[in-house]
Amino acid sequence: MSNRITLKQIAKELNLSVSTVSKSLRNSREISTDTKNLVQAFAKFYNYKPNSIALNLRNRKSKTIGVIIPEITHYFFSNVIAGIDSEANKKGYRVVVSLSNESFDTEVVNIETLANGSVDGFILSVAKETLLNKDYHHFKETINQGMPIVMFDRITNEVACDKVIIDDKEGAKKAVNKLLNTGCKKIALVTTEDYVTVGSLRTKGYIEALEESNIAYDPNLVIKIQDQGLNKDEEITLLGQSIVKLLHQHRDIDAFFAVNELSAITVMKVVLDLGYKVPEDISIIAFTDGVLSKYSIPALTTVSQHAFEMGVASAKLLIDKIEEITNSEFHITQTMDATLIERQTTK
Amino acid sequence: MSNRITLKQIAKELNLSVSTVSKSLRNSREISTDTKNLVQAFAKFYNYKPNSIALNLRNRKSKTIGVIIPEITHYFFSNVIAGIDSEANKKGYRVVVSLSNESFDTEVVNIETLANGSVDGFILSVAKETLLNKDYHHFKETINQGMPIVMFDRITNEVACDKVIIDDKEGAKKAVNKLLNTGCKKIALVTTEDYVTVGSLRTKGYIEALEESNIAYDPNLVIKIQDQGLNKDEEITLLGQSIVKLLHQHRDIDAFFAVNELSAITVMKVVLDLGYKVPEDISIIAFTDGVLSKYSIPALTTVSQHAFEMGVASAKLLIDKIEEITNSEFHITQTMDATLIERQTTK
DNA sequence: TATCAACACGAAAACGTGATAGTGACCATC
DNA sequence: GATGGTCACTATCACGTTTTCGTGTTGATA
Repeated sequence: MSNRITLKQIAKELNLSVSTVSKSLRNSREISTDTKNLVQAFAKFYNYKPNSIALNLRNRKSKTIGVIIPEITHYFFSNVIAGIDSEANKKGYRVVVSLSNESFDTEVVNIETLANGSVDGFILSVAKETLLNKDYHHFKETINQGMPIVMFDRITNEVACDKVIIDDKEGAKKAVNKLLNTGCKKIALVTTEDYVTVGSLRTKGYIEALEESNIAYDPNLVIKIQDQGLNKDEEITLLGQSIVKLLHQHRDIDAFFAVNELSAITVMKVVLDLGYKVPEDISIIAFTDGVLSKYSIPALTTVSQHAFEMGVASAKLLIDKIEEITNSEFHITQTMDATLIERQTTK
Repeated sequence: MSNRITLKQIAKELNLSVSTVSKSLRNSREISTDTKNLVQAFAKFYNYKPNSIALNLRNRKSKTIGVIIPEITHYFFSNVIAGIDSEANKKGYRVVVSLSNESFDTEVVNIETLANGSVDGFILSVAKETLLNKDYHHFKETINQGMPIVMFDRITNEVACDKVIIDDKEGAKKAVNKLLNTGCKKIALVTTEDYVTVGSLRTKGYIEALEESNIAYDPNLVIKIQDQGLNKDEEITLLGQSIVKLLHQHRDIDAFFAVNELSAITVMKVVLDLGYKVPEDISIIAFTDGVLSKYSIPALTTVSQHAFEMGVASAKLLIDKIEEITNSEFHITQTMDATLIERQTTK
């Protein structure tokens, strides 16, 4: 349907060969100035642009990065994409996005659909189902076929590739230490099931920070978010109930650390409903980077994941691999600092 | 770098011609069963997948949709993308995303970069700067070159193409009527500059709803959000000041209608700070679909934009045009209903 | 005047695929 | 035994580029 002009058409129109036209446009000195001027003027007039698909085929690369993420309606992920997009554009790459919706099958299909030459490499964050299944063959095959992959945030150590993570454990420690330093004595934790790597690392940080302050780790103060096929609203309702129950059993809880934003907001909602004052009675810190924390009332103190920067870093790593600036045999794991952003839910 | 196997390599390996291999894989009955089985087994073993770039070149289409949006870290837009992605995948299309960051130049560059055969059509929401400049030549040229465009949400009537919008005026009226029906008498409006079409339509709805209830429209109750190159935080601070000022001048304001989420949240923050009770003293309704509204405390009553559905509808329209199911000469504007979601900031 | 270089351009191949149009070999029919 | 048809496969082209290798013409040099 597209009626864009091609080299062939220009050649025919000007009674020249395709090669001459091509060389003229690339300003080859094999071609006389007169001819070059003529061709260039003609091309400009008809708004000639080389067909990128033909170029891709010829150069055997697509100048495109495939991004596969669990969900896009999530500030963290969309912010990572913004970072990838920014860096990719700088280097002349395009970004194609596809969503796994946390599903293993979708992830497999997506990666296979894009691995047929459509993209030069992948940046991805592993779907929950995949982490649960521990089936990473699709990643391994892709890598075996010479296509580089960079994983960010939700990674697996079973696949040899470049990775970008934040220092989840250290970030969690920063959060817990902040709570301890502001006088909190009994800190509850809201976390995910262990198979989500980031969740378990943050849990580890929580435990370590407590131990370093000689506070015994009490498993009873931990709520693990169930996700057996519930939708988000149901999950939240369930979590809310768990929080109420926990607060009834342990009336001296004076702080919550939540490994993600929505949990923290849920904590805050419940806590405020029950008549506690935040942060006077109960402090809250979330692990996240989202808008909810920034604009909630009161605004949440958080551990920032630097999503945009993660995107930039991932894109840099991938492009270096694609352009063979870095050796494809060696893989690096880049750890980014998690920084504490103090807002209104801590003293 | 990619070492994916090609038809040629299979042919060489099996001492067959490329055509035979190709036909075998496509199960042509010109080829003997033995040969077909052999080739298919070989191809499967080496995980042959046709190179999509070659196919794109041959078929002169990319099976790819280009999406250009002002920003992705915005629940509305990322939700639209999720809708587009969902529908596109169903129909065998891929989605490449690029961001204009509200900049005219970036929008132009992005559309030109993708219009060289990389995509079969565009789904886009116009950048603010473009709306301000009123320079739509890049869209018109793209359409002239036979590439279909579907605009959603932020559209312009100066470009002839399919469009998907929500009924902004009607949505605004629903919101204002809800406020009136719950006893509000003096409703303030927080809106954008008029060049943002959706903003001005919502303003119109606000005015109409008032007039239909025989309430005089008072321009003094309207705050227009300035955006002369300020960053978001500065914008919000400024807006906050305007709200405080307005409330001082008009102490009997009992409701706010805000045309976007962040403004509404800002209103709520200021109002709560000043000691008003929401919704007892002041009701608030926002025009949006975001997480902030859903999870804010109290949760905001909103007019939903049905972002996901807009994405789906846009993708359907575009694919129909690409596949020439609908005539490229005729353009339809699809209006989606805006529905009121009652939460806790209205009585 | 034969030789050679510079000049200005064209032909052809390649990237990977799939469709159209051959091409031999074999068998059956009249 | 010439004709025709089926079978199983191959050659070629086209998609739009860029690049390598020609090639014919001109003018200068020995």
